Amino acid sequence: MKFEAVTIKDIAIALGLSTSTVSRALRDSYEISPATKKIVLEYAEQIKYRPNPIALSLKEKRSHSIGVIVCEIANSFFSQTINGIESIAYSKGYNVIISQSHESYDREVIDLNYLASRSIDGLLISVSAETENFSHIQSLHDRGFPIVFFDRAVESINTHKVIVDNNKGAFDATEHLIKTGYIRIANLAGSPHLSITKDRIKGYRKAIETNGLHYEEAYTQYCLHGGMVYEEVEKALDNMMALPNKPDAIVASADKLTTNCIRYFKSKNIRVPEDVALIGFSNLDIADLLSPSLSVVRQPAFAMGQIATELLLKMIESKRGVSEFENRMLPLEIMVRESSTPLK
Amino acid sequence: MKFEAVTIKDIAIALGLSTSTVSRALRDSYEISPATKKIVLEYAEQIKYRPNPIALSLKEKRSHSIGVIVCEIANSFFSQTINGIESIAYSKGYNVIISQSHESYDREVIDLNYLASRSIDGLLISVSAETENFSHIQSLHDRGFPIVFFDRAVESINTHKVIVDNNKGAFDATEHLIKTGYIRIANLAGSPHLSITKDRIKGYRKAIETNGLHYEEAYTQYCLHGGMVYEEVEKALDNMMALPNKPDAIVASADKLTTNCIRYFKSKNIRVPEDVALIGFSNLDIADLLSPSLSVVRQPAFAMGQIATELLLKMIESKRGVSEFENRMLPLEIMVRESSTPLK
DNA sequence: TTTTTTTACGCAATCGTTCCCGTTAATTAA
DNA sequence: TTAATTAACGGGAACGATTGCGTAAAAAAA
Repeated sequence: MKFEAVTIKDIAIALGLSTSTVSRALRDSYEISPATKKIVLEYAEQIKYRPNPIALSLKEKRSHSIGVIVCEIANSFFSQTINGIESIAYSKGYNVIISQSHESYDREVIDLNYLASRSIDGLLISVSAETENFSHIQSLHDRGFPIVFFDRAVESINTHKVIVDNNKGAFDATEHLIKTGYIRIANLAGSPHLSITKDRIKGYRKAIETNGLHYEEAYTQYCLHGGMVYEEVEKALDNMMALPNKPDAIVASADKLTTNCIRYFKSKNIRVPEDVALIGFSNLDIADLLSPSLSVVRQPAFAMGQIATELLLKMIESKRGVSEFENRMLPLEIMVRESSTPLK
Repeated sequence: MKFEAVTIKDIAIALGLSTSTVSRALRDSYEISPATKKIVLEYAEQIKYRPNPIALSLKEKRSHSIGVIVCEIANSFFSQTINGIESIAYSKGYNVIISQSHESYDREVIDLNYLASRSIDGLLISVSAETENFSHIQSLHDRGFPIVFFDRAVESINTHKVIVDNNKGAFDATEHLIKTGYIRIANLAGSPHLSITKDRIKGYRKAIETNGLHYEEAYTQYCLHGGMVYEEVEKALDNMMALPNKPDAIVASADKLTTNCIRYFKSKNIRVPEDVALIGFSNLDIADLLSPSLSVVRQPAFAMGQIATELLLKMIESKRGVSEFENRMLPLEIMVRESSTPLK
């Protein structure tokens, strides 16, 4: 069924004016007499006139909406980020169209094309774990389309990026485990394609080496889907636990990796932290409710969404093309709880 | 900055044709010769022509996007519902614009007006816990705007509704506790304004009474914000636990109520299920990872989103107004785990 | 060969709004 | 009194795509 809205023409006909006059009266133009303005404004109010944003978009060549691509909104980190994005976008009169890649490259390409064809004014994207080829994003960027990366950026594409200090986060988490007394620390890593994975491994390795421990390749296991599928986490952990010197502590490098790690330990009756200690990157808001309560590296998700959106809107609203791109790096917070604290 | 897209006119000029011919060629009209079609199609492909959806929307008076209002996307139940909504909407060429009310009436009204003015073709809404006055929704509905309620419906507004069998869910959960041996069963309820709260209380009460237990008013405590603020949950539980016959089991009626209930017990060193058993409405995907693992009443969130979207799209695409409205009620699933199982 | 039909395309209106130009009538300046 | 200015409004093009209608040329039928 069709929902017929009131237009400027309706007002013009009803009041015996031209559409130009009505339009100007509504926009409070100096060319319209106060008397006419009053009549128009009152009538518009009475019949609840609302300007048609689609007609405006067509004229202004701007849709006042931005697209967001994340892997999964059912992920605390991303839903918090989206809250940050919305808070800024809505306050500036933009709306937000969200798409999920579900960590799939194909879906990401489809989403991107779909959003681009829906005439969004700009894009916020955190690439999927599967994505290795970035030409779909690159070509959009080449055509001058405003794009801002958050969390998972693409190094080769030069635009605004809002990320966290993954290197330091992983370093701090690992060093915390070392200082607490653990010596065989493993790293449950995400997709090797992602820069965040690389950075987290760097930080982890640096902490191992600067604290005089031996860095062992086999202690780092990758999960191509970022922990989305339990089986890959299971396999990674099976590999680790089968090592001659099996780890006594684990750094899990993503939300889903962390929770699936817990699921693994639970199913194998491996006690945390007695058998293996655990600290994970996670924005879960019930990390404190788990038993043992979960030590986490927490990302400033909300702020990240806000900053990324501010940068994007600045880019959209700037008259000329932007050529100086910012690279914001936000600090991470370590919250130590029982899962990485040995019992007395 | 502006992102200049290729238009039909560009193609027409470049090829020395009229815009009508180009348009028809692209739509594979029988009026255009195969030779011309080939030329147009190849050139369009070459310069990556994409039709401007805004221009189409203006002509068709349809935006091919639907609005969704939920209280919080960072809530497992709603993010799963949104996944269901997206799966249907995208497959039918619609996009989804999500707004959050954060359980606030004022935000809900703002969101609604914003979405309505953004020319969405229809609306999926689950009302906020605070909302008592529904005139903002009613007036839109009166003007013939397609609306479908999901989960939290408004009884007085006659349109499609997709809900779950809250009555039976609460009944089953309560009866499960009774059969397990608990006798003083309390109900941590959500906002009294919501129909789902009323239905859940009915089911709870019925289970109490049909199983020969005594129904006590004070065993039901309401949380106006649906558990969003910890303090209200704390107060409700303080009230319950201060009763002379304090409860030995609790049915928590919403996601946030359930998790905040666990938080309360943890802070007060109340053991679950030894001191108090717990079963809660929850779609948390790590309910099995809590210790004790959490017994839940689980809602078919994904299916709910799918069905609601199908109904909405049917409504949008029907030529004449719909007057026969469906009232779908989906079954709930009870998953018994340790939190409601007494230890031997 | 003439008439009719078909093919293949162009013109222009439309959607709702804005805005650049007129244009009329009233007002002010000369 | 006449010319110049200004106030207040209308006409119509434009944004991008679709589509009903008109029409020239080519093909088919008479």
